[in-house]
Amino acid sequence: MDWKLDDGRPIWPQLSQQLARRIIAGEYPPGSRLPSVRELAAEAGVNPNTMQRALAQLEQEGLARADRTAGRLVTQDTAALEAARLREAQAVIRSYFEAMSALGYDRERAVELLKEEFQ
Amino acid sequence: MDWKLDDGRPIWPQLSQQLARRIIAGEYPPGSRLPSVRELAAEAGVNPNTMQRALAQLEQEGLARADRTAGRLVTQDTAALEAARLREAQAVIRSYFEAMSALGYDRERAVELLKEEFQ
Amino acid sequence: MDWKLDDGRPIWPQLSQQLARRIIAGEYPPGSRLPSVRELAAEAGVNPNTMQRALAQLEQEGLARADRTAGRLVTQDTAALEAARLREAQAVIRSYFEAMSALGYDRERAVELLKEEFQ
Amino acid sequence: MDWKLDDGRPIWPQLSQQLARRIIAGEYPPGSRLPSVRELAAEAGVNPNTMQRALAQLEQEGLARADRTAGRLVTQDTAALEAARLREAQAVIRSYFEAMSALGYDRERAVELLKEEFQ
DNA sequence: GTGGTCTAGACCACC
DNA sequence: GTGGTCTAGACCACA
Repeated sequence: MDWKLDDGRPIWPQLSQQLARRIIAGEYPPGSRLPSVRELAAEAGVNPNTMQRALAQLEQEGLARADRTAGRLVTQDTAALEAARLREAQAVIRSYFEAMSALGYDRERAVELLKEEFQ
Repeated sequence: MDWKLDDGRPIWPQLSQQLARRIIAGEYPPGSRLPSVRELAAEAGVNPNTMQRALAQLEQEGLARADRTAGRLVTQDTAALEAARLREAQAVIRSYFEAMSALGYDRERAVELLKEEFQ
Repeated sequence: MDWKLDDGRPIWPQLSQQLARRIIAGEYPPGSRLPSVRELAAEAGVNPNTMQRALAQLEQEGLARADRTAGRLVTQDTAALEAARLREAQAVIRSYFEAMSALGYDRERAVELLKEEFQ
Repeated sequence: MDWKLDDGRPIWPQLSQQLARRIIAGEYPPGSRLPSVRELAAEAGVNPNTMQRALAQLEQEGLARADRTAGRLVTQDTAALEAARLREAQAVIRSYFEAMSALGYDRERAVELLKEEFQ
């Protein structure tokens, strides 16, 4: 498990986003128990407080919920999972348009090129 | 000017790619003189030898050519520039499909979502 | 059993009010023996004199009566209990209107909102 | 300006709620500048970090927004203000029902008593 | 100066 | 052990 950090944004949203993607990808399946705050923090090499914040964000997005004693469980709410998947997809799409724009392609051309590549 | 490095690949192709994107974006205009190897190396914080390899790659792609006295000049060959732009665009497209695949969307769905977002 | 103290008023009416609410709630049933002044004072962390005043107030309200030998007994006078219940209820109602007023709702609107929430 | 703290809940939601009520009550009018994090923290006698958290919550509720350099401004979005007012009102209503329940009145009777007191 | 982030470390409730 | 809160203090970007 590796953590890609530091793209200029604060660390905690990056951590939160990566956790979200892992959950969406099924790496942490619905209903499963997430590693503890301290474990995740040690793994990512950040302060437990920072990881705590990332997990709070995850919770607020409805992707996980804390059981004071049992650790943190991934939600089984498929609607919440689907919403998160869409949210992440839109982030990917946005960065796609940005990258293509840097290469001199407007949004319309960016869509066309993708369609060509697909066929 | 900042350099984003280390995504797992060797450093010199990354340098080469970023230089290519700057040329494509017009940051280094056709016919203009590139900074010296030493300058670029210092700026990127890498060994001049590494930067040399990156520039050689650039030359090999037809984006620049060495001039014994004037240093290294950006090509004025618009066809070569266009080819490079397309090459980079395809790399962007590939990583788009990969990112969407990680979120559970196949290529068809990935294209559809992009089109929706575009409209 | 915990004691919520210090809302600005003197301590003894607060103690008295909480004892009254316990009696009304049936926590100290009619006819039962109240804990001794010393016990109650120790539990609440106040001076026995202060608790004494609270209990005197309780007696004055007809909720308890001192028995030379048996300590202090909760009244069995249901009318007195009912009167006390109503008195406390009116205090709750008053603070409800005050809180809603602070939020910008007049008494009429405060009643309406409560009815809506009830349904 | 006084701060009522410690009802068992964490401090930061209490701070956040009191700030919200002040905004709703017009004590901090729409568009006005809130005191700085450090000022508010000193005033409330808490760590700036804790107050920061309370303010972040306020922001997330749409009641304020941060201007990195200009401080924090109360929203002018009347819809957000109205939503917050309703949220707070429901909290007041809930605690009303709880208090009446402790006195032995069910929700229906609690509504009736309020209506009687109103007339 | 402002808001915001991050770390370090202590402490609590829960079971 | 778990999640969560709070403090203390450093640091950054912005203007």
